[in-house]
Order: sequence, then C-alpha cells, then structure tokens
Amino acid sequence: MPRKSPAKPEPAARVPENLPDRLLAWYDRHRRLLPWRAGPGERADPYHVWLSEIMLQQTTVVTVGPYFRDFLARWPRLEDLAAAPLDDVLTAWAGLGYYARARNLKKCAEVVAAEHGGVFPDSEEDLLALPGIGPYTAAAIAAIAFDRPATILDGNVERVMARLYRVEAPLPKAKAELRALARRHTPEYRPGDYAQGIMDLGATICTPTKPKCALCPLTADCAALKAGDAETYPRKAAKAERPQRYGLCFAMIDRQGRIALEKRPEKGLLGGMMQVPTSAWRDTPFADGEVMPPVAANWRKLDGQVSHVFTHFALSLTVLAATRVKADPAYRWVGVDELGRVALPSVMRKVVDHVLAKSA
DNA sequence: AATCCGTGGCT
DNA sequence: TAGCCAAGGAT
Repeated sequence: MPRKSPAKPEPAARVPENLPDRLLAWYDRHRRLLPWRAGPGERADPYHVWLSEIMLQQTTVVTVGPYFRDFLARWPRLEDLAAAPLDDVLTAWAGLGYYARARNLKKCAEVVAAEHGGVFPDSEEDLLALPGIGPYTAAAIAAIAFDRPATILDGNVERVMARLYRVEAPLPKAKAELRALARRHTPEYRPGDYAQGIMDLGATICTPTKPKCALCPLTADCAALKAGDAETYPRKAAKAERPQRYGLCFAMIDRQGRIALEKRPEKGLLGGMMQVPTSAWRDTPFADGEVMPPVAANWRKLDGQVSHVFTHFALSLTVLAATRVKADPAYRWVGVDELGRVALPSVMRKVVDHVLAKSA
C-alpha cells in the first residue's frame, strides 16, 4: 500500500527578524489615542485594560468609547463594580449586545475583588481562569497591562498573518496555523505595544476590504501583496444562512402612559434583560387571533413590523397595543422618561419606539 | 467541534 | 440592500 502522502509542507515561514521593530516604529508614529490607552511609555491600569477588552469583544472601537467612559465614571475602581447590583450593570450595558459579557464582567469583578485582593493576576494562565476571559483577552491583558510577551490572536492578527503568508486554509480551521505564525512574531521587547500595534495595523491599514498597502510598514514581507490578492485573505468557510423568525409583542399601556415590561430568563438570548411581553419566536408568521394576549383589553394591531437581526437569525415582530390597562404588579411599569434606567436590549427599544410612534 | 450569543456601521 | 464585519467566550 502506498503510504499516506505526507502533510503538505508548511511554507518555511521564515520570520523577518526586524518585522516587530518595523511594526513598533510604525506604531510609535501612528498610535491612536483611545480612552483606555495609556500615554506613550506608560503602563495602562489593568482594570481599564480588562474593562475595555471585554467591551471590545466583537464590538467596534467607536461603539465602545461612550460605554467605557460611562462605566469608568460610574464605577471608577474594580471594587465599585464588584459591589454594584447586576441590574445596574446590565442597564449600563444595554445596547452593547452579547449580554453574557456583562454578567461575566460582574462575576469577574467579584472574583478578583474577593480572591485576588482586588488586583488582576498578571499571567495568561490565571487570567484565563476568570469569567468572561478567554484566550484572546487573557493574552491581551497580559501583554497590554503587564507587558508580558503573550501572543494575541484576534480578527486583526488573523487577517495580517493570513496575508503575510497567504494562508490558504479557511477560517475557522486555519486558527491553529495562524496562531503558530503569530507566536513566531511576538517580541520579548515591548510586547504590549506590539500587541496594540498589530491590532491597530489590522484596524486601519490591513483592513478587510481595500487594504491600504501603500501605507503598510510590512509590504516587504507580504506574500499576498506580491501576488496581488491581499483582499482575498483570510479565506473563510461558507457560513450557514440566517433563518427568519416571527413573533408577537404585547404592549400594555396604563392610564399614566407607562408600559409593562418583564424580565427575560437569566440565561440564553438577551439573558436577564427586560422585554415587552412577547409570544414565542418561531419559523412561521402568526395569524390574527392565534395567540391569547396576556390580559383582556382593547387590543389593536399596529401597522408595520419591528425587524431586528441577531447573529444567527432575523426576527420580525408584529406589535399589538392596548391602552388604559390596569397596572398588574406582575409587570414592571415604566414611564417613557424612565426607559434609560431599564436594561432594555436594542430589539425591545425598537418595539417601544414603534409603539410610541404608532400611538402618538 | 459546532452552535449560540447583539449590535450598528459600511459597502 | 443584504451581507459583511468588529480587540471572542461559553458550552
């Protein structure tokens, strides 16, 4: 029998030795002033680094900015956050998405306060053990807050490595290969600045579309640039299509103009957040009169739909409204002026806005 | 290992 | 417009 052919030889990924130096030189010239970033030569507060990194998970710098400032103003120290009620944290997080992050943020603050004397551990291993901190965030905190030579691998680094070496394997399978490449580049010298620099490069120069290769400090090393196909990396596996789901929302307004809200289960989608009472969400639209409203009242169907797209499904909500409803204490009755103090996810904010627009 | 988990901006 | 994408983690 012919022996199984040997694995395709890795391209002898010879790391240009001065690549980290060129990256650092570029970073020193183009360093962005971000709210959580320390001044040149200074080391950032681990609490600030941690808070920003959790917020930045799958979330853009522009979106995070205001939330980061608000959190820091309200909870200046880790101990303040650890002592805060979870509902306050969820309310402050409302609109940022991925709400498990907020629950884990609170949990992590409590653990660090109680078991680490309020001081973040400085090793990747210990950081990884904390709630909400995975491989990326552990490495990022170790590098940025403690200047440890940890290898970060986020979407930016994946893209930069995939282009430098024209990695043909598609994500997410290519992750191990990309991580190995990234590790070879991680310098012992200024690893924190290198980590932020390589991410800045990915965010501003080596962008997903129309990369600004003319401005890149690494052009001499980039295989994809040489081949003229940088924009086609990283390769990605085809993604599953997004199903459409449907639901009904029941907006109850009392005589004072307050709307009834209820709390969602602590786990799962929008866990622990508030909502306008809703039917189950399913794959087929609802027919008129198919679902019994929560209370008997003068229900009327509002024109139009509320549409919202989640990561793995799209949702179309039909809204029914009833006014002059008796304020059942089973719900939380919230005035329009109080909505900012409620943990309302964006989809439910849309529902409330729809009610206000259609009944005005 | 594959799936679940938000949102807003950009093309 | 409809998909793509962002400093991912938990299960």
